[in-house]
Amino acid sequence: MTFSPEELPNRFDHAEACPRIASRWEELGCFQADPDPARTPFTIVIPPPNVTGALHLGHALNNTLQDIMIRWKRMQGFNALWMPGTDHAGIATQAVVERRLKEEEGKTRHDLGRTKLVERIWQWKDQYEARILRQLKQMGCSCDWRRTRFTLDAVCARAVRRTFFDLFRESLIYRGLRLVNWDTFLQTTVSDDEVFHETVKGNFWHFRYPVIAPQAGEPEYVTIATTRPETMLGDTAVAVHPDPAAALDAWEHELRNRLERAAAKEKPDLERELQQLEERRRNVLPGLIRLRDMAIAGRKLRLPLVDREIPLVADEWAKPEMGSGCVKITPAHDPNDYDVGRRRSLPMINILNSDGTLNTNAGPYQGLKIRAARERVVADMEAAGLLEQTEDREIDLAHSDRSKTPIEPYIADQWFVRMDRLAQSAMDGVRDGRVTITPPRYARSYLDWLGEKRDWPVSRQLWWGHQIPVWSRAFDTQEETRRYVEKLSADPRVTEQRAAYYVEEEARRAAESRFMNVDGRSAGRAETFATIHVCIADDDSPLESILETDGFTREQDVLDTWFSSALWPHSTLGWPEKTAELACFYPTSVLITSRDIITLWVARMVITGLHNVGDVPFRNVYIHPKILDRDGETMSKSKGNGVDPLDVIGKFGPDALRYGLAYLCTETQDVRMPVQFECPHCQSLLDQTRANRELPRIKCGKCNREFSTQWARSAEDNALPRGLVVSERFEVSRNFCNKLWNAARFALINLREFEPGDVEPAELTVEDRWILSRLATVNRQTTEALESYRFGEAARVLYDFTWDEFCSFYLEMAKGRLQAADGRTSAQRVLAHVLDQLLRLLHPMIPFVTEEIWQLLNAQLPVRGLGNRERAAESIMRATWPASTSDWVDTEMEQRFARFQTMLGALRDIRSRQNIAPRKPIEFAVRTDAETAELLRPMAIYFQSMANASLAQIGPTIDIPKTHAMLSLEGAEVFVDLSGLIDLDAEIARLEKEERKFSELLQAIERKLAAPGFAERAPAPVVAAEREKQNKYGEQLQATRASLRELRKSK
RNA sequence: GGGCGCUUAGCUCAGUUGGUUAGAGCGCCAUGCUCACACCGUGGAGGUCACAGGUUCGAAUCCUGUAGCGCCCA
Repeated sequence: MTFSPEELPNRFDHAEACPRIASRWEELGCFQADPDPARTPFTIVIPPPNVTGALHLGHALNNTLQDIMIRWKRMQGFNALWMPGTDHAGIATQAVVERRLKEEEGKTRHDLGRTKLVERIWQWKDQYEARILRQLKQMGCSCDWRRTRFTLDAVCARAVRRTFFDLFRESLIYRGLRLVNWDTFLQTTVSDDEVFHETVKGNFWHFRYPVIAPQAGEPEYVTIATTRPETMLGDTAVAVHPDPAAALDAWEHELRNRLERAAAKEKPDLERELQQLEERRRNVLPGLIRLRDMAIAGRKLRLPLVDREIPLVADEWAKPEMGSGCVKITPAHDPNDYDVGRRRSLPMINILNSDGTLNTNAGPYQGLKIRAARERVVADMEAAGLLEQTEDREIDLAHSDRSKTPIEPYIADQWFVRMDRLAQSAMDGVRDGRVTITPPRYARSYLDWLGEKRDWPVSRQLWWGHQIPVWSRAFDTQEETRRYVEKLSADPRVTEQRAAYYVEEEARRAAESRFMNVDGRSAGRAETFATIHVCIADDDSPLESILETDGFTREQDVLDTWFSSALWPHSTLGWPEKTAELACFYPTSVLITSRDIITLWVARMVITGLHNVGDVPFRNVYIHPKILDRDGETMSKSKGNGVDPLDVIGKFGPDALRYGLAYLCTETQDVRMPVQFECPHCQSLLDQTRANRELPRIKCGKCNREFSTQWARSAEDNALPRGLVVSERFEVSRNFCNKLWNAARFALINLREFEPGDVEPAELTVEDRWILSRLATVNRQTTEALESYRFGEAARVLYDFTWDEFCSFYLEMAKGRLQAADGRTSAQRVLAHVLDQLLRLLHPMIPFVTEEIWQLLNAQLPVRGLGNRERAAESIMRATWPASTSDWVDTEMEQRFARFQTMLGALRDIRSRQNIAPRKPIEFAVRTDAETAELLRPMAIYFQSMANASLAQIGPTIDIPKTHAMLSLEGAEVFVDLSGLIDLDAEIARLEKEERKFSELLQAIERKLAAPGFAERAPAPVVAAEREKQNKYGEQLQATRASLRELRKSK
C-alpha cells in the first residue's frame, strides 16, 4: 500500500472502509476456528435471534459484547469460536406469517394447509435470516459463519428428536389433560410466558342459582357473581367456604395487621373495610353457615339456562369476605376452579371449540362466539328474573402476546416434561459453582424458578416447528392393548432402543380429570380402554409405516421452540454425533444474554446440557443491561420502538455503534436511549414517540416533506425515501473514533523515515515515561475490566486515556521533538509503540477503524515496538493482546506530571479570565523549592507551546513581577507577569473566588479535625493526610490573601 | 401480594470494598479556523447525590422506612 498520510481524509470514511475490511477478514479466515487439542478453546454460542424480524439495538448490544469478548480472547491466543445461528421462534414467526396471509390475501392457515403454510414460513425465514446475518456482519461480528445453524435445520432437528426420544424412553415425557392458555385466534396453546395482562373495563354480574327442594329455613337461591357470565354454561358446582366464621376472623386479623403498618392516607380505607367486615359478620355470615351446612348435607342447585343439577360444595376457594361469599366453579375454564374441580372430583365441562365458538355442551348457545354468548346469557338470565345486579368493574385480563386477543383457559391434551429430577440437576449446577452467573443476583431468580419444579408443557398446536415424533392409537379392550404391546416389544426398533412406547390407560386418565365431551382433539371415546404412544428415535424408520398401517397417527403438534433452543450449545456442535467440535468446544466459555430469558432459556440449557452431554453448557453466564426507549420501555419489534442497528451504522458507522453501546453497558443500569427520525430531505431530527413510532410514513416538521419508516408496506409508502432512526447518544463514540483516526493521521505524518529500535532509558523524556506508565496502567485496567464483564469501564478507561492523555498531552508535547532533529527518533519510537498498543486495546470494541489504522501503520512501519520489536501481524485481529506488566509503571513520574498539568491548567485559566488573546505571549515566574524547580525546568518548552507562556524564573528566591496574577498551587506559587495587560477587576474577582474556595476547604478540614473522636478513632494515615491538607490549604489561603492585598492596594 | 433493581448537573450517565475539592459526554456561556482533528482546541457556569431517620470519628457509598419509576414471579 502506498499512500501519503497528508492525503488521508480528516474523517474516517466508514462507509468506504468497513466493507473492504470485512471482506479482507473473511479472505484471511480470521473468524474461523477449528478443533485443535493443542490450544485452549474459548467458545461462545450466540443467543440465536428470532427469524420473526430484524435485529434492534438490544440485539446490537448483545452481539457487540459477544464480539468484544471473542476478539479479545482471540488476541489473547485462545482458539476462539463464536457459533452463529438463528431461532425458528415457532409461535411468533407463524403468527407473523399468518397475520400477513390474512391481511394480504384474506386467507387463514386452514385455507392454505399445513404444507403450504410451512413453505411460506420457510420463505419468510430465508428472508429474515439473511437480513439478520447481514446486520450481524455489518456490525463486525466475527462469528465463524461456516458453522451457521438454524434451530430447525437437519443438524438441530436430529438433536431435538434424539433428546425427545431419550426423555420419552426414560419416562420423563408424558401426556396429560391440563388447563392451558388458549389463543382462540391462533388456535394454539401459549405458555405463561407468552401472555401479558391488561386491565380492561368490564362488568360484574350477580346471578341467582335456584336451590333444588330447599328445606324449611333454607334460601331459595344462591347468589354468585362473575365477570365471564357465559362460562356459567360450564359450571359444575357452587362453592361456599367450609368455615366462614374462621375465614372472616383471619381476614380481620390480616386487615388489622395492615392497618398497623399502613401510611396515614391508607388508613381510612382499611378502617372502612373493617367496618364492612363487621356488618358482614352480622348480615352475611349466618347465611353462609347455613349454606355450608347445606353443602355438607349434599344439597343441589339447578344451573339455569342449561337446566343442569350441580352440587353445592364446601371449599376454601370461596371467600366469605367477598361478594356473596359463594363462587361458581367452572373447572374447564378457570385455573382456580380447575384446582377446586380436582379437589372435589367435579366434572370438567368444556364449552368451547378451539376457534372460540361455543360447543355442543353450551346447549342453545352452541355456535355463538364468546362475546355474543355473553350478551345472550345475561339477557336470558335477566328475562328469567335471575340477574340480581350488574356492576362496573376493572378486570385484569390475560392476552396472548402473539395475537393480542384475550386468552381463554381451556382443557386440552398436552405433552409434558417431568421436571423434578432435571430441575434439581440444573440447580445443583449453579449452586456448586459449575456455572457462575454475573451479576450474581440473577442466580436467585434462576434458582427460585427451578425450585418450583413445575412440569414443562412442550406441545404447541402449531405447524411451524419440530413435529412431535410420537404415534398414537386408541385401543378398545385390554386384550387388544396387550396384544399390540406384545407386538411392539418384539419389534427390532424397540429392542434396539430406536423406539419406545407407553400405554396410557383411559381409566387412569378419567380418574385424573373427569370430563365430558371435551371437544375435538381431546375427545375421549367412551369405548377406549387405553392409548398406546410410540416414540421413534430416527427419521424414516420403517416402523413409521408399520404403525400407520396399524392405524396409528402421528401427533400433529410441534414442540415448544425453547425445546430446541435448550439444546443450542451442544446441538450446534453436532451432538448427538461425537464430533471433534463437541469434544473441543464444549462446554462453552460464556453465555451473554439478557435477563428476561434466564428461566425460559438459560435454565433449560443447563438441564439439557447435563442430561445429554453430562456437563454444563457454559461456565459463565453474563447478563447485560437492556436498552430502553425514551419512556423507559424495552425495545421490541412488536412495540414499534425497535431501532435497526443498520440505521445507526449508516449515520455513525459500526465502530461508533459498538463503542457507544459498550460505553453504556454498566452493571446495574438499563440504558435509556431516546431516538430520533432523521429526515432524509433536510436532515433535521424528530423525536420518536409513542404516537409516531408505528407510522409507515411521517411528515417532517421542518421541510414538510414526507418520508417512510420501517413500517412502510404499501408500494406508495415504500416509494418515499426512508428516514433513518438514530440517536444522539452515538455522537460521543463517533467523535471518539474520529479523534483516534486523526491522532493516527498525525502520527503517520510524523512517522516517515521511521527506524525501528529501542530507546535508551536516558533518552526517554518526562512525557515518554509518563505516557508509557499510563499505558501500562490502562492496559491492566482494560484487561481487568473485560475479565469481569465491566464493558463500560473498559470503554471509559480507553476513552479517557486516548483523548485526555494520548491526544491532549502526549501528541501535543511530542510535536516539538518530532520536528527537531534531536530527539526525533526516540519520540517516533515511543509514539509508534504507544499507538500500536492502544490500537490493540481498542480493537475488540472498534474493530474497523483500528484495523484500517493498523494497515496504514504496517505499510509505513511494518516493524515496530519497544522492548519486543517485531514484524506486525497482517491483521490486527491476529495481533497479540498486550501483556499487562508493571514494567513501565512509574508512579513518581505520574505525580510530577500531574503537577505540570495543574500548573498548565492554572496558566490557561489566567489567560482566559484576563482575556489575553491566545497569540499574545505571557511570562511567568515560579516560587518553589529547589527540587521542584529541577523537575519543572525541563517543562518550560511545554508551557511555551501549550499555553504560550514563558518561564522567566523558577526557584526558592525569585523576583516577583510588579503587576501579576498569582496562582497558589501545592508547594508552588506562580506569578504571571501582567504588566500592561492586567484586568485588575477580573483578577480580583478570580482571587476572591480562590480565597473563598480555600477558606471553605480549610474550614471543612478544621471542623473535621475538631470533631469529637476523629483524631482518636480514625486511622492514623487518614488523620495525617487531613493535617497535611490543612497545612496546604492554609498556605494557599495565605498566599492568595497576600496577593489580593497587593492588588487592592495598586487599584 | 412476593422478589430484584433504579432515583447523582438542564439531558443521558459514571462513581470497585465508607475518608475525592462528587466526575464525564451533550447542551449552555466566553474564546480560538496556530499546518492531526470545528465530529476540534482552551477556559467557565451548573449538583443540599429522591426524601426521612439510623449506624459511624466520618455516608452519594452501609442499615431502616417513605415516595416515584422499571422488571420478574404469583
